[in-house]
Amino acid sequence: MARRPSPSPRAAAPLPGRRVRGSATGRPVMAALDLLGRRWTLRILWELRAAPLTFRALQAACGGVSPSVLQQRLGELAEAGLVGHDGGSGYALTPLARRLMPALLALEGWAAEWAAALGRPR
Amino acid sequence: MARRPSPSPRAAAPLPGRRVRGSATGRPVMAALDLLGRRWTLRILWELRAAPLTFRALQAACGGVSPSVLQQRLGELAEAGLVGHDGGSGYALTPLARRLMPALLALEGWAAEWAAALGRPR
DNA sequence: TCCTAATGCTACGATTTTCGTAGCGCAAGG
DNA sequence: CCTTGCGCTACGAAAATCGTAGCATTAGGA
Repeated sequence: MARRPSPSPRAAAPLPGRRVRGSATGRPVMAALDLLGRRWTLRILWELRAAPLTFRALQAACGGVSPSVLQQRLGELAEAGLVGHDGGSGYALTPLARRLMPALLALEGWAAEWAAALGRPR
Repeated sequence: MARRPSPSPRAAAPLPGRRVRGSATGRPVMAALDLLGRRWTLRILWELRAAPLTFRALQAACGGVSPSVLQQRLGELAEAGLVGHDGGSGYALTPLARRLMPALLALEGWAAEWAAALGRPR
């Protein structure tokens, strides 16, 4: 692992884009649905579920997402308090994010049913 | 309600776009994560959870999404066997999609925790 | 020390997706 | 007939995403 988060004066570069335009009108579910309904967000949380990953490992696990998008999503997730930069071991889920795991596990179970139903409607 | 799915001879216009480019490499979870990780997909399923909705009602419930996007998402969801066109009463969740509800409910519960944690770290 | 390899992350143009609005054909109500 | 509301599509503009190249930095070895 190289490049620890030493006091490099970067940051402050919010990356192009960044808008809210979310549909989060009121209830917290909406906000969650909006945050998780962005591309790669769910996938990132899923890949991080077992162990922390470095930036590049995470990128590889997600099938080679563009580093710019990964960086943006990671920033959003960090701002939402779902991932942290566990110095040295890369990015990791926060306890709060870990409490989302039951839902993701339920999703995994459902996905199996779904695949079975989809592969055998004939 | 007007406009029942009578034998109108148009259709056959699959709408521009439509690509797969998904990250679904292997496991069914990936495919689910990919499908649900598109904008509005989760929201659509959520809004449909209680009762069927007409196209326009669904559009309004989703904060006025573009009808083109809504149409595309609805098509993808229909192709995935998650929503159906329950003639007369609009779009409705299939039994398969209804089995996804526990996961969404878990998500809702988590969202409450999340909002509480986010709104009170100060 | 100098070199190599690997890391986190950014820039930038190209491609794809999403948005916003206007509008068609149709069915029901008056 | 005329109005209203519906499902849905077209199309140009805006935004998100992709893909690749590359910088700066660090660790390890020769």
